[in-house]
Amino acid sequence: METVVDIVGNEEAKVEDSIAALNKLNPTSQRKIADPVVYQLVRVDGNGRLVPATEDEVMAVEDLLEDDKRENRFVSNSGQTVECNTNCEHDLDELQIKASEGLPLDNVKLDAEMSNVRPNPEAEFEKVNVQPEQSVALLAPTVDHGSVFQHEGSSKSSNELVENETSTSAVGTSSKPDFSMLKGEIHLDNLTVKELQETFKATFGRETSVKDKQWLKRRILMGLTNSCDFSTTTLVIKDNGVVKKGKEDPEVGSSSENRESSPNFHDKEKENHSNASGMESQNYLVVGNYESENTNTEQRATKRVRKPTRRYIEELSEGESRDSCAKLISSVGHHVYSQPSTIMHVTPVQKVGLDGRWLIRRDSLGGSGVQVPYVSRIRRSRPRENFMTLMPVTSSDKLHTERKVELKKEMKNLDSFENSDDDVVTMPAANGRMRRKHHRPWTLSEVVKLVEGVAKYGAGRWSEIKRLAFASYSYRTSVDLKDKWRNLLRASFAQLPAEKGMQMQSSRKHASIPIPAPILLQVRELAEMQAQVPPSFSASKFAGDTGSDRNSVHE
DNA sequence: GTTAGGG
DNA sequence: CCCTAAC
Repeated sequence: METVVDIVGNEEAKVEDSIAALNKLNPTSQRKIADPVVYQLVRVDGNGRLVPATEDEVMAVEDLLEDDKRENRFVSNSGQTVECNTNCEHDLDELQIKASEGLPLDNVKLDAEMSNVRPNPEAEFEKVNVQPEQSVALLAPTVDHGSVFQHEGSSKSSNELVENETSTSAVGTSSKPDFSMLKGEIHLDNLTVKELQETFKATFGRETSVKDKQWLKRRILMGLTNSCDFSTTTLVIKDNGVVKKGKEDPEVGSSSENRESSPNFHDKEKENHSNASGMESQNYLVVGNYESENTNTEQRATKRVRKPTRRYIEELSEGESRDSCAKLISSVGHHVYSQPSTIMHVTPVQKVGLDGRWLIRRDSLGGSGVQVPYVSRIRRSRPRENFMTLMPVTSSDKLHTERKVELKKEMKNLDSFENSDDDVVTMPAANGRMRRKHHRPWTLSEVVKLVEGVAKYGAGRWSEIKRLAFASYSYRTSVDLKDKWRNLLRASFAQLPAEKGMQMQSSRKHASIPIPAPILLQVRELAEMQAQVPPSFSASKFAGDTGSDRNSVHE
């Protein structure tokens, strides 16, 4: 029986302390939980920060726990057969099912743990801020909503459930759902706290002492509709079924009030939730494409998943669990980079007239989805570093814009840098050893050339590429090219699906221009940037470079 | 002289 | 980027 506290940010130390402390208190409570996750009731403020729960909130939770205790007592006494109720493990089962249905693993795991935890007579916190759907299962395990609100042709088991309920109705006077009192229309907004509590009881079959109207309404709504659509607080109960009433009723107090607090609470849940589990971000990745820019769609906050915050992204990148992170990224990568063939086609074509546009014009390459870019903080602290490798591939979102700005700066710098050289950066020869002789950031044009070169001559023909494509870049040796290419590959999470592996290994490595799409995407990004950079850059550079290969070669 | 890879 | 081993 561990006390369930909660993770606040990544204060792992604290967490560990907590665990240690708990173990001291309950030496026998080690349990089978491999890596105990500890919770503390928190909420997320507008800035996405975690804030310790207020007393009230804690109270609400404790109340809830009391309910659970009561419930458990009842259960054990009555031998109630309602699923999930007689035995906590049923909860586990249910959760496992959920897991197999694709719910974020972490969450499931957490929930599973929670359901494993027996209510502690002593003060105990439980995590309330879970996703609504799961909250229902967690906080009101008494009811199998799907079964209780069965419609006509329900499954056998459902019927059994109901039968059980009726048969045991004599036992529990008040501890089971009683929908008889939920007939007709219910205007949650019009109900008093007490009435809400009644409704709650009718819904979940247990009493609650929570007095928070919002909370009650939410729980009830979730419980009855089995969804987290709070857009309406008016329900119609018909034949054991719940029908949500038209949302649009602009009843002053109701919808507006709902609106106001709804996003709050809900977002809190969401954010906290996602903070707690990295896996959640996968939802973001898939769902949260740039369409979310639409203010309209944002209204349906319940269905739209918010784009992860920058901070979240960073934390994720930095992530403790490199594994899941990597997986996540790469899997996304595959998704996004999934048009290599298209890209490849175009690449090798522009033989001479490389003006950088062939990269720019490509819409198809454009934002095909939002990804959580891998932004390393470490990297960020070194803005001058070759940013190519840092280029997260992303589409139009704030991040994108921000990066654009950054890149623009880069471009300018590089521009002047490149133009003003000849004498390289002969790094301050410092004392004895000069740390990086010529440290030359790769410019867009160079990268483009490289990519092109590889496209034309094949990876590995570095000297050739050097000679033909980098004739005017005396400072780039064939080795440099090779290194750069390698870096590009790495930076692009080179492990493209099977495709690449196949090509690289089976077929001729040099002939088939195996340019990893990610690289092209990166280049494209740069090209986009470049397109918005003062013409001095693009024009001069591209015009000058491409024309002829064997230009002046000052070697 | 080139390439491939490790540092 | 640098250095080297291995072509």
